Amino acid sequence: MKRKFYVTTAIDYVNDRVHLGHSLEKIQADVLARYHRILDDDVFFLTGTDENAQKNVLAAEKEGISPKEFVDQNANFAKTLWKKFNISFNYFVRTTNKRIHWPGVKKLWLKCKESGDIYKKNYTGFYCLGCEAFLRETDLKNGLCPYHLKKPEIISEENYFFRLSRYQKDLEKIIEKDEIEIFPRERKNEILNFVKSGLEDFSISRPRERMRGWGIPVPNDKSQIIYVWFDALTNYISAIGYGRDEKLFKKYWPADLHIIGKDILKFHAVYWPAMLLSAKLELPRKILVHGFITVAGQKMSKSLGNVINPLEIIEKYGTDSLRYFLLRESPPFEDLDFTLEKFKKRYNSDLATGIGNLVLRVIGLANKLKFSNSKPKIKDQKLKSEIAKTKRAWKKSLEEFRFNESLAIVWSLISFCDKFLQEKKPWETKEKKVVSDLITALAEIAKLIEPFLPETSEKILKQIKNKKPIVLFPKA
RNA sequence: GUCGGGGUAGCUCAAUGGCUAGAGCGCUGCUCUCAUAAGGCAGAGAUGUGGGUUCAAUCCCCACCCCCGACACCA
Repeated sequence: MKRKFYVTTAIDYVNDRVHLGHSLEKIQADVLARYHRILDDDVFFLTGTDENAQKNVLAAEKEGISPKEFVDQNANFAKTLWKKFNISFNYFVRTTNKRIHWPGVKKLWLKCKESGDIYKKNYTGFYCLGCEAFLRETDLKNGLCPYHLKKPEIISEENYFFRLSRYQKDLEKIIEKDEIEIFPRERKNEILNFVKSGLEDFSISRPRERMRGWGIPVPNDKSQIIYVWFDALTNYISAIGYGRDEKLFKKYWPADLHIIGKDILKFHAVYWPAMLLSAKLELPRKILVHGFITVAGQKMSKSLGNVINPLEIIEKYGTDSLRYFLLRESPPFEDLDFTLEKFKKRYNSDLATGIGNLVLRVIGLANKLKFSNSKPKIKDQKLKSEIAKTKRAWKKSLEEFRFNESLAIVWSLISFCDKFLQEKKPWETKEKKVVSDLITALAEIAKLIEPFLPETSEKILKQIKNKKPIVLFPKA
């Protein structure tokens, strides 16, 4: 029987259009999904959008359209963008999907309730109309909201709460013993300290009026809407059938890997496992926490006006170029700084005059020497062992999510091939076995880059077949 | 403020209590010519600051500076 591999990304908020910042984890997840497909695993790769937030209602109002129209627009934009990135997701979940997502949320709610972990409580807090959120007393500056400089209203409302406090000890053990393994390790320590500092119950519903009716109603209580985090986290099980297709659900759950940004670790490593424990469901196996994309050292933000539109870059340089940069430039756990200069440097040196030039050299030689079929077996022992070495290191780095290293490893094989060419001078000797070896090496390289640069991989394999040299990445 | 991570060549990353701290890109010189003036060879170039421990520290300790994150119900 095939091994299964279930990988998810966070689902994006649709109160605005997704941008370059959201693309990193989609690409990382895609690399792993493609890698596991190469290993012949039964892969399910999930991504999607989180659409039941109150902000959407407000943003839609501003644009003068219905919330439904509004979230449709942005969800479709996200889906289209990920397709442009060649993100090979198996399913795109939307939390407004009443047929796919809602039954799972309702079921999970009822299971948690059955376990006695959901109860009603009166909540009194400082509500800032500008923030549309409760503020803590410690957040206030001279009794005012620090952002809006207004006095918050004291609002008292009845909400449902989740008994998170009950799971503190369990969660400590689960994180400590790597029952959910968190990458990188610092993140594990960070969240472990948080859990150890004590867990309070958190509210998991909002009054219907405040949400203007947007969102998933609490089962058996129409006056309350399920809090968006409880709702959103459930996508990981609802999308694979929880609450509507138990067979499918059993096939893929638990998730082998959740890929998330560093800002939402708490929800994934604390709230989510607690909810699953309450519902007596298995826990995800691993969580990969990636960094953010900065622009010239600054956070990407609308107010700074430095938000990068990936479509422009894709159009000019190709999808694989952008994928390459984001995966190669820095370790996946760290913040990655984007500037067009850095991007171009990588593009020219690694893609245009790196892999692109090598492919052109080898295919060009094969073409000139009227070379027909390459032998799958490599004659040269040094080249052969170099390839074997590369494959081992490639696999190891991928298993540890060190994508930048995987690429560096493959690129050192590319460099080895350049040296090999220089040394053997097949354009002089007309030695066919050298060209044969190199073509075989090229085929190996194409396979190794497939998870990262699927388009380029395909193009190389095609050139190997038809021996027509084509420039892969024109120098910029 | 408390806690955690980081600060290594112009850039992106490695590494180690000890031979000359590695690699790629960029730069300089030489060179092959199959190739996108690409490839090869060679070279210059670095451990945030100030103390301390040690025969020896980039690595350990202390202080300081800078960056990132966490310190819960904003998603």
